[in-house]
Amino acid sequence: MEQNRNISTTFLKGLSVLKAFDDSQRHMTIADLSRKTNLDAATTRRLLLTLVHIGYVRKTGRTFSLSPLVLVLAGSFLGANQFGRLVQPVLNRHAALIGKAIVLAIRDEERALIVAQSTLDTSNVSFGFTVGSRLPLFQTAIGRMLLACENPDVAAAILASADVEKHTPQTVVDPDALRAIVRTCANDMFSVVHGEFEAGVTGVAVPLKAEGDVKAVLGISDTTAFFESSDARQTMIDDLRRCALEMAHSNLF
Amino acid sequence: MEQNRNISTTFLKGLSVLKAFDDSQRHMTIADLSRKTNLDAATTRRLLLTLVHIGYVRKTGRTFSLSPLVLVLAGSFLGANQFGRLVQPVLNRHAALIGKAIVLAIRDEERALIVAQSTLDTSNVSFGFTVGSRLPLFQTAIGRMLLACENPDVAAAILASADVEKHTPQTVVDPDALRAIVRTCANDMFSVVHGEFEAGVTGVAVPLKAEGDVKAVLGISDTTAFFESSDARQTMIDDLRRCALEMAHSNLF
DNA sequence: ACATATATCTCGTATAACGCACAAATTGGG
DNA sequence: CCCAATTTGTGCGTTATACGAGATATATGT
Repeated sequence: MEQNRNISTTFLKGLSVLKAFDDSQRHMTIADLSRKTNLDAATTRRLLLTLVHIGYVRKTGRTFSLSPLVLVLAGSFLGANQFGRLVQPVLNRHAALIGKAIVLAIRDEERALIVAQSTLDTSNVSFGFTVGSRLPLFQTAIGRMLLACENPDVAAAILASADVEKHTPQTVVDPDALRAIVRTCANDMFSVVHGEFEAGVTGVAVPLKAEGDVKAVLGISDTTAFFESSDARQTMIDDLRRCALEMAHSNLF
Repeated sequence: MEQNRNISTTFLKGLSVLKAFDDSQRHMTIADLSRKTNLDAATTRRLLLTLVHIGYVRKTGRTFSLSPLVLVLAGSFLGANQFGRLVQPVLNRHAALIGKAIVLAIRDEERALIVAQSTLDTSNVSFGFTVGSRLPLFQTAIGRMLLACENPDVAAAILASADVEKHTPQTVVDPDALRAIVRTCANDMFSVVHGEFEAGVTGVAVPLKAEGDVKAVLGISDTTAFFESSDARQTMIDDLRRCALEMAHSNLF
C-alpha cells in the first residue's frame, strides 16, 4: 500500500465517519456506518467513540447521531469570515429588492448544499429548501450551475458516476442531453430549470465569481408561471447577478 | 502513556487542528497552529495537509485557512434535523411577535456560540452579533445562562480556568460574585445583564429545555433603556420562554 | 426457540504516526 | 544586504497505536 507519508489515513477515516452522517438517516448504528464508510466495524466503533468523547456525536442506546456541537466547526468559518456581516445582509437586501428568497449553495459531493438563505417575512416562504438542504445536482438550477462551474472533466466524472433520478415527467435523464445543458449553463452564466425536480416549480441560478477553489452559486425559485415571461426571467437573472457581484467582494469562496 | 484503546488519538489531534481555526485569526501558519494545539510541527503539518487534501482547509502560500467546505459538516446536522423547518420559523415568528431579533446559542468551550438567529427586516438590525459570533460567557446574558445550565462542577471549572476580561466599567470580575450570579440565573431560569459587555446594551436570556447533553439558550438584546421597566423585562422573558417551549418539542438539543 | 446480525472485548501484529535532527527556505532587523 | 532567528520541509529509526481477526456477549427478528 503506497501511501503518502504527508497524509494521515486515520484522520481521513475519522472524518469520513463524521461525514457519513447525512440527512438520509439521523440515527445510525455502528454497522450502518461501517457499511457506509467501508471501514471495519471495530475501526468505525473506535472513531465513533472518539467523536462521542469530544461531543460531536451522541450515543443513544445503540445508535449514534450528530450533536449540535458540530455547529462549532461551521461557526469557526462563519465567525472568522464575518459571514453574518458580509453575506447575510447582502442576501437579505437583494431578496427584499426582488421579493424572493435567495439561497447560496456550494457543492458537496453529488448534491448542492444550501449554506445560506435570505430570510424575510415578506417573501412567501420558499419551497421548503432551507440551510442544510441537499438538493440533487442534475435536476435543479443551482445544481446545474454548480456543475457548470467545475472543470469540465470534474463535471464529466460526476455526471458519469451519478444516477439520475426521474423526479418529474419533465426530468432530463439522458446523459448526453445533460452534458449539453451543463455546457450551455457554463456559456450563459446562468441556469434555468423548469419543474424537473418539483413539478410546477422553476429555479434560476447564477454563479458567484469565486477567487478560491470552492465554487458557489445563488438561486431563487418560484412557480413556473411566474417565470413565464422572459422579461421576468431576465430581471431575476440580472438581480441575482448584481447580488453575486456585490458578494464577490468579500471573496470568501 | 496509559491511553484508552477505544479512542483514536490521531483523530483527536486532527480535529483539534481543525478546531484551532477560529475568529482570532483567519490565516494561520503551521507554526501558529502547532503552538495553539501543542502538537509537534511535523504532526501539525501532516494533519493540515490531510485537511487540505479533502478540501476543508485551503493553503494560500504559507498560510492555511478554513474552506467554506467545512459548512458541509454543519449542513449534515442542519439538514438531518430539518433545522430550517423546525427552528428558524419558530425563531422568526416569535421575533416578529416581540419585535426583536432572537438568537440561539450553545456553549463552545469558553465562549457562547450563536448558531441561529431570527432574521427580520422589521427589527432594527441586532447588535452586530450574528451566526458564528463567539461571545464571552461571563459578561453576557446568554453566556451566563449557558453556564447556569451546566453541572455546577463544570461551571465552576470553567469559571476557575477562564480569565475574566473587564469590557466595561460595569463588568463584574470578582469570581465569587460571578459564581453567585450564575447560581441566581440557575434558580431564576433567566438571565439579565446590563452593559457588562457593551456599555448601554442589555441582554436577556432563557434556557432551552434540553433532552440531550448539549445545552442551548435563547437571547435578545437592546438598549438598557428599553429594559428599564421591569414590566418590559418580564414580558420579554415570558415571550422568550414561550419560544423556548415551542422549540423544545423538536428536541434537537 | 433458533438463527442472524450486531456490538464489545482481547490481543498479537504490522504499520503508520511520531518527533527528533538536519537542511532548506523565509523573515525581519540593523 | 547580510546575518540571526524563525519557520518549513524531509528523512528516518523507533515505538506507540491503529488495525482486524477471532471469541463472547448481546440484541434482533421470525
